[in-house]
Amino acid sequence: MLRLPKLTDYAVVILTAMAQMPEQIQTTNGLAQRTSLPLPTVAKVLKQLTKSGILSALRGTHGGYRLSRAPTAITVADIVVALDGPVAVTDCVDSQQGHCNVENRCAMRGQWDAINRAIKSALEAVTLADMLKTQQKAWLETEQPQPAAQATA
Amino acid sequence: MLRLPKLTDYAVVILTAMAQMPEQIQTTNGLAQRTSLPLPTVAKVLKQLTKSGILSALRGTHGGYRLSRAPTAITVADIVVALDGPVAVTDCVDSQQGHCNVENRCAMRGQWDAINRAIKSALEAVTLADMLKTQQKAWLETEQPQPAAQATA
DNA sequence: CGATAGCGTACTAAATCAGTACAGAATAAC
DNA sequence: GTTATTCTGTACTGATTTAGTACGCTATCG
Repeated sequence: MLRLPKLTDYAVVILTAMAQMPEQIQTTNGLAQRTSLPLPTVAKVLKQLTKSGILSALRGTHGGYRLSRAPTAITVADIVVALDGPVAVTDCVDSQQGHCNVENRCAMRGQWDAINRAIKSALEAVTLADMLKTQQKAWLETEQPQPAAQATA
Repeated sequence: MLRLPKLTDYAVVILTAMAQMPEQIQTTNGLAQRTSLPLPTVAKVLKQLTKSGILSALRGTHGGYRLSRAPTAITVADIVVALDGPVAVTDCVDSQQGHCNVENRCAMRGQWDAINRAIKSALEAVTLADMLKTQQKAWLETEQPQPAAQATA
């Protein structure tokens, strides 16, 4: 439950791939290949991330995308907000009707807000750089059974 | 984003209503009226909550539902799990395909798990009793401008 | 000016979720 | 023991959301 939209997950995957070479300009096509994700989907995600300022786009012959900030300065919360908008578990159910028609439902907003804030904090605590580190560590452990440069296991 | 299914929200509303008289046996019908929610929907939610052990059901002429535990022992996490299953923001996208076909996607599970745990903690921190208290306080402030018995405001 | 690569919008299809219906089983009253 | 009441379970339908696709436009480089 509490499922994150798939596109958001894709965004994390794509950005992690980009973070492997943060300075490099990378094309939609190249990223689609490296992540094994369908090209149009990757394009959609990249556009969205650009609109939110996480990526910078360069058009023209040798154009492509690049991270706008360092991987340490991009949090999972940033990515989630970019794709799905602000973090809010409930919208007081029928916010379009002025105020809730259920006697004391709105009254519980206080507690929900606290929950929302806690979730947001959790998402803000993890950066792209963290994701990358975890990923590389897992890769080392899987592909190279003998740990050489890993003291802090 | 990160929207909770509507039924889960309903469940919280219904349980809060029940917590106002925790000992009382309450019928589906009565609860539907008190919450202004459609009867079949309320019935569905109550069934689900019973299956998860949050409520006890009594059949027959004077039957109905009752909280199985004290409101202080029922957390929002319990309710969410009852309605939507275990808290998991991602399911590693295509878990049905053995392991991810995207090179190093699974490698990020560590970070996602940390995020999941943080969210779960946030949900576990709030009990039905907390919800009820917040609601009653809000009600007092709205309906009765002059605070009489509120020292800890 | 032509090729490449991103931009924006709109549309279609699929999956999920909410809501409804209905037949069955248990309990209590008469 | 029959009847009324209230929960149980499953299956279906409709609506909403989300994912995916298509296509025409704009910008940059050679």
